[in-house]
Amino acid sequence: MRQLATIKDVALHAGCGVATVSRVLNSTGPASEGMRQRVLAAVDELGFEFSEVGRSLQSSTTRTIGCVIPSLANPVFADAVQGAQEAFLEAGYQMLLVCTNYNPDIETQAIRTLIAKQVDGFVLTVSDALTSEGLKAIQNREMPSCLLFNTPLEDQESRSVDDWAAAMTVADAFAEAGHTQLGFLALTFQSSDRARQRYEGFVAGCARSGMLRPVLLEIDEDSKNLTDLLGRFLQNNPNLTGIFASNDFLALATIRSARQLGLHIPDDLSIIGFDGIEVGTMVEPSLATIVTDPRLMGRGAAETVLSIINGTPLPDQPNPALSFRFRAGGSFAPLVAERRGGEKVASFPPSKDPTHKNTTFNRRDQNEL
Amino acid sequence: MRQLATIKDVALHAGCGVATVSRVLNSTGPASEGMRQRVLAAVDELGFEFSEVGRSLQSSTTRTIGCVIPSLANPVFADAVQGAQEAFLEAGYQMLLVCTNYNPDIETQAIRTLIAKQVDGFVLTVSDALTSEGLKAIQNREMPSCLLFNTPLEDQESRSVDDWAAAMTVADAFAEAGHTQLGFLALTFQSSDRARQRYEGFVAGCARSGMLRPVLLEIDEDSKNLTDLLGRFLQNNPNLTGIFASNDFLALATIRSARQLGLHIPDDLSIIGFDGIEVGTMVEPSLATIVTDPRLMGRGAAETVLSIINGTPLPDQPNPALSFRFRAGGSFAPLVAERRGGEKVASFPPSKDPTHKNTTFNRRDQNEL
DNA sequence: TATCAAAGTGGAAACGTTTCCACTGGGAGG
DNA sequence: CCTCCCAGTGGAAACGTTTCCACTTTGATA
Repeated sequence: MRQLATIKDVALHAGCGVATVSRVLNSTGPASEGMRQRVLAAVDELGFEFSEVGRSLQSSTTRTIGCVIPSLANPVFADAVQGAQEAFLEAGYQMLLVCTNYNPDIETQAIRTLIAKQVDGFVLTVSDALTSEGLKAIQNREMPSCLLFNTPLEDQESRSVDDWAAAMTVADAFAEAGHTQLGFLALTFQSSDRARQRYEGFVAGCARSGMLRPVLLEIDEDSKNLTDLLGRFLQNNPNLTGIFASNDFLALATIRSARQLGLHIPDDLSIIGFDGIEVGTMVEPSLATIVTDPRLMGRGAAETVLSIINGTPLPDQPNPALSFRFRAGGSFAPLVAERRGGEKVASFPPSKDPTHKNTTFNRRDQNEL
Repeated sequence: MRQLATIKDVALHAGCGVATVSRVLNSTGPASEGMRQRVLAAVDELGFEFSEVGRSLQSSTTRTIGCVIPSLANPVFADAVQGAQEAFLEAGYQMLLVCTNYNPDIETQAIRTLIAKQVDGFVLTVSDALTSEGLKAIQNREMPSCLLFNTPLEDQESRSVDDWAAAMTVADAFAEAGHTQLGFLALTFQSSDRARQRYEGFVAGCARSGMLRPVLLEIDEDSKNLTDLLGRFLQNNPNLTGIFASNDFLALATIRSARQLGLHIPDDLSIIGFDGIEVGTMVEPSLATIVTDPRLMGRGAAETVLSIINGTPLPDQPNPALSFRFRAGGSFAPLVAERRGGEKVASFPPSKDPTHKNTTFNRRDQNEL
């Protein structure tokens, strides 16, 4: 990769000083028409383009934003990043992206490097907003930043779904449908303050509605065999009638596992997810879930950072309580009246109640056709 | 955001020259133990960190890679980006990400800016590798680069799925199952050489197997109402028994639409997708598809670029013919023997064949329990 | 005709690094 | 005792910009 022409070469070629070239090209300061033409011609001939590095050194501004998120495999983040990147691109900024894989060490290191690269601001989802070393470093340097999806913090801009309230809404839905004992299923409980918020909101919601305290089922990244886990879980909690999964993928996987265990969704087990990814509407049964708009969140975070940079008034923070809505779906059903009469509702191994037997039969039936 | 200490401040604080500070901190060149300590102490006290901008200007290297892709909404790209970013991060590089939204103008502009920012290399998926202005600029400057998912090009590294061969495989599967008239469904046909490759491979495969030339159904970004479109399409092509969708989301959407039209999958219509996204295995019926490994692709592309930068021998290019495999699924079924006897197989409105009726009945049955 | 303002221009400093070179002092070898 | 080498150090140039300032020219005003 050969280094191309610099402003000096252009100046030499046009027979003028570098200052003149700079003025012409940036339209800052006067220049005679003849000179303009000569400079432009030289630029054209040499294929000159400014080096942003030199510019950045001079202006101590890079028109670059650091974006730190756990992963792109989760479409919530992918969408948020997309939204942020759109807003930034429109404003002439580009985005340095780092995925931390939920690893706080990578997070800290990445932020450090981004600071060294002198990004003009940050949009980030940290694993724990209260303890994040990286976030502290950003705040110490008073760099423009906006958190994304983290639980809001004092003296720190952020855009997020009100996980707590959303989980409350889920609890309400379950309660209204007559459920009384529920489970909460989370993947990365330890490394995600969001999952914790949802759990706590769910616990509070269940309590408020007079339901039993929901049981926590926590699975780690590796435990691929959700089916076994779910089986044991339902065995230990035979009266469970519904599960709130902390994200939609988990919810879909749970549906699949439940199916493998011979359970029928939603009759034997209701499932509600979180995020509202689009495939949830394409599957059968469709997924009941909390719908959010990650793209908008990302865009909002980006616009916030841009406002801080430009010193313009911050965009209105949309009411976090309205940042989600419940979407009904085939994976969630009211308990039917007769069941409420104290009869065992869901069980493991599969209950022998007529509904369930019937369902199982129908399924086998289909396969044998 | 206040500017923090520079190397000069450190030198002043430690009572030495800047050269010494640089030497100590980079462990390049000699330094007495006492001096080392003083410098380190000064660094600590001032919270000094190098400015990568100054460094870059000096070294004309930024340890930054430009990554240009159409969108993150498509998990294929999201995964690929994730894979690339992992490889780069391990090597101490960071990634400037731009999503072009399949817009060639944005693509060109973005690449121009990235060149100006002096990225050390590129990983990109352009809308058309043959005509891309941006790609030309990269090649002119002889910058390290690797295409991703684009059809391979002379004198240009690239990692991609052999779309043509994969589509051929799909055609073979259909042929083996007794299908004779098929459709090809694509979203962004115009702006994607990949979709075109798949179509051409599919056409060739169908021809080779003696099937009719597949019918092309092209939908644009806006035409949200796939159901109507599909309905009209099937009406115009009443003998169609299978559809090859150019990606899995489209395939899932098609299944949903078919369901809304009262068709039963796979009995009335077989569907095969492309990409092998994970949700495809979670849905019922599961999605037959071509499985690829975008993450690995991304990583491969990243490693290729790193090799070019470092002048090390390029990693083995995995055989593109092995970059995919067919995954069977419930959305794809052989035509049953009796049907081949000339009877109308799929039709619109819904056929009255026993399988379909029966299945429908079972489903309704379940809902009414 | 002398004065002045404004337009047009170039030199040079500054931004934060790295690195080449030159300088010092001291120890070893003649 | 002189020489030489080497470790340890600092000055300064270079990287590619922008911008301040000073200088020339021109045309207009007094």
